[in-house]
Amino acid sequence: MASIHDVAKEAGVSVATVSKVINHYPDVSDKTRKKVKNAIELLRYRPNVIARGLVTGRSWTVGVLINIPFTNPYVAMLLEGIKTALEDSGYDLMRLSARLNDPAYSFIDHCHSRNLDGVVVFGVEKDHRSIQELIESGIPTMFVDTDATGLRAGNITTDNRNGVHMAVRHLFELGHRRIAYLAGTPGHNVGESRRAGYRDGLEASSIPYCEDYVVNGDFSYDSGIQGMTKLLQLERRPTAVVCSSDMSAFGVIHSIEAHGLTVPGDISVVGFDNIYEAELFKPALTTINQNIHAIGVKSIQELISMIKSSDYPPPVVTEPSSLIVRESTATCADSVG
Amino acid sequence: MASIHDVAKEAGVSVATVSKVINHYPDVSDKTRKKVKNAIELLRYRPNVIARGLVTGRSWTVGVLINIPFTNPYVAMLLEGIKTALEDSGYDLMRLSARLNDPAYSFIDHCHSRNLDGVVVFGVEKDHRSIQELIESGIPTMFVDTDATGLRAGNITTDNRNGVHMAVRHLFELGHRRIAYLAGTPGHNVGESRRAGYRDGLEASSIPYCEDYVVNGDFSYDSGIQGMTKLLQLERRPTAVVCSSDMSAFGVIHSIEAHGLTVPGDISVVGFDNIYEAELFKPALTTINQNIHAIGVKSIQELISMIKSSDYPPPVVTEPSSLIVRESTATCADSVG
DNA sequence: CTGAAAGCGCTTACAG
DNA sequence: CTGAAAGCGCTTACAG
Repeated sequence: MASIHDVAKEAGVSVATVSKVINHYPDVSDKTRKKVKNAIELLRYRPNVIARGLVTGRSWTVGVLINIPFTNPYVAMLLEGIKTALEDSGYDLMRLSARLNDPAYSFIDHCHSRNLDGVVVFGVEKDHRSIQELIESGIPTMFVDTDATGLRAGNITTDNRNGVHMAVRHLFELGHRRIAYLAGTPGHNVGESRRAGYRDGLEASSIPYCEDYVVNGDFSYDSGIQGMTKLLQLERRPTAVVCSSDMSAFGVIHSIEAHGLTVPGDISVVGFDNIYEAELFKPALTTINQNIHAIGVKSIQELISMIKSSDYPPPVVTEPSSLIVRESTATCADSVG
Repeated sequence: MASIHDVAKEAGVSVATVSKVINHYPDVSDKTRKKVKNAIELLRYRPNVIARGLVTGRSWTVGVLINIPFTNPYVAMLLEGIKTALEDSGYDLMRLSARLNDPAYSFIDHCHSRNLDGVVVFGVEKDHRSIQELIESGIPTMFVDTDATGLRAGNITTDNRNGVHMAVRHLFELGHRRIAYLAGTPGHNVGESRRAGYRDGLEASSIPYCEDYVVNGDFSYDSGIQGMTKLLQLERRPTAVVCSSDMSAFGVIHSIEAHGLTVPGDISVVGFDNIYEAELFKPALTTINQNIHAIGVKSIQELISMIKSSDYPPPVVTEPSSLIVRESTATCADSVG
């Protein structure tokens, strides 16, 4: 690889001048500029981003810490959005390992040793030690689905609360009164917002809250199976269940069918996320849509804004959610009216 | 952030000595080593990987070029494998943009300007200009599912040919004789291997090859729908169809059901990939399993071996495939015997 | 065993 | 408008 010295020699100028041409400084004569450009062309010279970063302090690299498997469809869509927003931005994406439970590992040290310009963090809860360190470090940060902020840290999430609220209302309007809720991880930011939405929905429908109808899960398929199994043992089993994720809704449906009942004939089911599979599933899943791709795009756009100007206020953005009605919900069979 | 100079000053030694301690050189007295270690601890010093890379020529960064959306389940699993193998290796992963069709963009320049130690490439066909450039560049490379090699470039893929062969044999043993094939992209390495496997399977079963029973697709859901629609218009429609991907198999099944027929009652369907959804789908999909995670892991392991020693021969590895029988295949109804 | 010096490939005041 | 010099944070012969 040709270096800036080679170009300078070829063009018969100093390296400082070459640097100025590369960086579009105005105070270079057209004649010199042309000579340099020719030399660059001739030698196929490309500036070394690494070396440049050492002196400018900018790496043109954005880190991403994702503490959830890539095979999670939600993660995949988020990454797709991140990728889209990064394209042509000049920034490259670096994945940071997620050894969050290894005390010898420091996420911040990692960011510093790599000179990262900013990071987006997904799937780490607010109270994890590294979150606090990160906020204090002053590295521009966007949290996805984590309710944390700082001088240089913003966050972005879906309107989870209203989403579940809408799901409950939808079921209410179909005549359901015994509406169960398969909750997400307790204490988890997103899980709690959705749980609050469930109560909102009941309240708006004047349905009394009944503890038996709320089962905790962890968003997974398996937790859907387990949760539904419990609900089916209830004396007055629910006629509908709202789930805190599509994956757990699939588990719920599987469990219902394994017990010889049908969806939505006997029990209606609503998911949350609107992952790709929701449409493919049989029955196609009624669910709450999240604009995950948009969240990925915006997280990067906002992050870059923060990187570019140190007084860009760290944003807190909430993306709207929406109800997508498909085949897994229907009028309540034993409607009380 | 403390620099090596700060540590040297704090410890009362030269930066050269600090460097030796960091890099575990043996020729440092225990006393000095201790002083330096204390200073490092005290200042929370972490070496700057970027600066180090500038002088050593190693960035401890591996690039990944993936020319397929992250939302593709296959890509997600591959990444998961890559991630696993990278953990604790000391290498970080950088995603490279895939502006392969932008003539102004050079993938190799990108690798060089980022000082990448090696790259894994997925979803780019052998004849793309950047592949040739990459091979010539001498950057250690592992191609996934692309049949390219070079002095410093190896590849890894699934035994695609035998996979489809097994699928055909499975159907044959169930009594099927009119076995159609929904092919992948023509000219595509993986597509062609699987196509060859189809012919192998017919031959081994003494079934004559019939052109009408082969429809081209591009691995997508939509191409499955379109392909099956064509096949259903045939006078003697097939009793079974082997698909070149699970996604296209889902499309095929959708199309069959849309025509009022059932799977596997009327027509048996086999997929390829064994993505997560294959098991969730109804009917659960009989398919050919690829060890995608293992491919991800091995691609990185081999790449790192190549990086570490310049005479490590570029590997060409084929992962075995296997048949997973589920619910989408059954004995042929109108078996000819 | 220790350190001064050169250098990796750049950029940035600064002097002329 | 141009270039010499210092410096970003490191490592690596080399001399002592």
